[in-house]
Amino acid sequence: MATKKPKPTKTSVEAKAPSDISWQAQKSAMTRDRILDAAINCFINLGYTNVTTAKVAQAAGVSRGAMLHHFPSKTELIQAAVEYLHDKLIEDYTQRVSNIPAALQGPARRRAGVEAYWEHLTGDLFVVYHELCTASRSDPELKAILESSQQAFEQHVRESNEALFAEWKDRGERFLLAMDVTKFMMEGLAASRLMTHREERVSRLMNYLSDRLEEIFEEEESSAIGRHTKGA
Amino acid sequence: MATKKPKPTKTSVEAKAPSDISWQAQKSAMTRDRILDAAINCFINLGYTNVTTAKVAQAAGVSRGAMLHHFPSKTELIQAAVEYLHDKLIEDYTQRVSNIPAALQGPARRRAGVEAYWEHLTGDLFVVYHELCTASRSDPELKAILESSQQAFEQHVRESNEALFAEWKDRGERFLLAMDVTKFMMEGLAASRLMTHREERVSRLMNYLSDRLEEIFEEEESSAIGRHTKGA
DNA sequence: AAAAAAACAAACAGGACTGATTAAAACAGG
DNA sequence: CCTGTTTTAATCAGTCCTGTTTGTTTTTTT
Repeated sequence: MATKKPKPTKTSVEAKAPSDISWQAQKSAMTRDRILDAAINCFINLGYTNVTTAKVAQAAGVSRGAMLHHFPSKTELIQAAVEYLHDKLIEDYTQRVSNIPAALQGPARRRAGVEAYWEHLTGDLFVVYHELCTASRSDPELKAILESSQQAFEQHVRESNEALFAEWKDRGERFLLAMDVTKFMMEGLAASRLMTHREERVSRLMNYLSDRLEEIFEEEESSAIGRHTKGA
Repeated sequence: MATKKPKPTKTSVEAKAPSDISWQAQKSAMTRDRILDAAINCFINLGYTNVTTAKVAQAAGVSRGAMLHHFPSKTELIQAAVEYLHDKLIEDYTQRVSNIPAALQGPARRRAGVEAYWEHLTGDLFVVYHELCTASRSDPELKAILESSQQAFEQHVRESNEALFAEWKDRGERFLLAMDVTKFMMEGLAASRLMTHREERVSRLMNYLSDRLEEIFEEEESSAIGRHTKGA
């Protein structure tokens, strides 16, 4: 057929050469991807709770009937969109980490890793992910959707961090602690948009965090982790 | 009149002895308080986005018309409920801090303060507050409501912390850093319900945090704050 | 070329929600 | 007891949302 046939993305058509796939299947997969992209954009622009099937369809440039063909219920749309979001988050973090210059080594490299995570956390995708997690407290369907890929998600983050901080990955519990300290402090900070003197406080905490990370791995055993108080 | 007249709360009728206020005004104030209590309970039980005026009215045991009399729009109801929530949050934290035994001193006392904040953060009221803050990104009305009392809220938290850590309050930037490290790490942790090995990770981080707080105030100037890397 | 299947689109029905209106009950003051 | 005010309650209208049904167009299969 003489119409232009844009190549579908890998995520939508699996394990087949383009020439083996009918034009209809390609077109259908492209529609599906447009819908998922539109759903993510609606999460970002409207907030999760304001997203409706009509708005996603409009943003995707398809009719509601067409969208219902691909996702027979709103819940199935949300589920597919959340899985899609997970994929994009992983890709986003991996991309930011791979952008760190190979010439950077030692503390400068690790600081760049911390900053890459901060950029990741303050990006639209993670903001939306955080909103979904927050909304899931009172939305059992959403909670189940998020939980179903949470372990895979954490696994990938762990592997990325082990690659990024290769010199630290064999330090056992100390490594876990360092990753958690970074994660929770930065996620708490990123989530707190309503606060005074934000830039000053962000800068101070990023500096403090980088120093603590260096310390966690410099100190001897039962130092950063094991002791609870020093003699007064 | 011979009917039983329950005494209204101070929050609903201000600066007047009960005997100077008509029964009708007392009754109206009590209805208003019941509505606000019901709204907070709906935030907790249903999640902010699932709260409707019908549900709040039902939970309060009043009709929608009655509720509309007190709060002519849903926005006004939300605004009053958020201010009410702020008051309860302040009261909750103040109460938890005042429950710390006076006999506790030094690191044990400070550790108790950290744990009081953790209990505060994981309580229903703060969970709801966090959800409201998260939802406000895509809800300008809600954001304006929260911002209008954010400064007063932070002011009270700062005063509580200065009272709790009186021995540290004169340390300037170091004190601000310590409070922020505690706040953001714990808020990040409290907000992360979806994660594996939660209890183990919470325990480790709480211990680490207490140690860091002690360190921040023990080290000399340009130590915890100023340095970024140690000589490798 | 024709029939069948898939993708897409439009219309409809039912339910939920908010704000407004009207009515009833309770209260205050003379 | 009467009148006016306030509080409370019931009903209505309009809007929005989702899922279902029906119809149209495109593509695939025979």
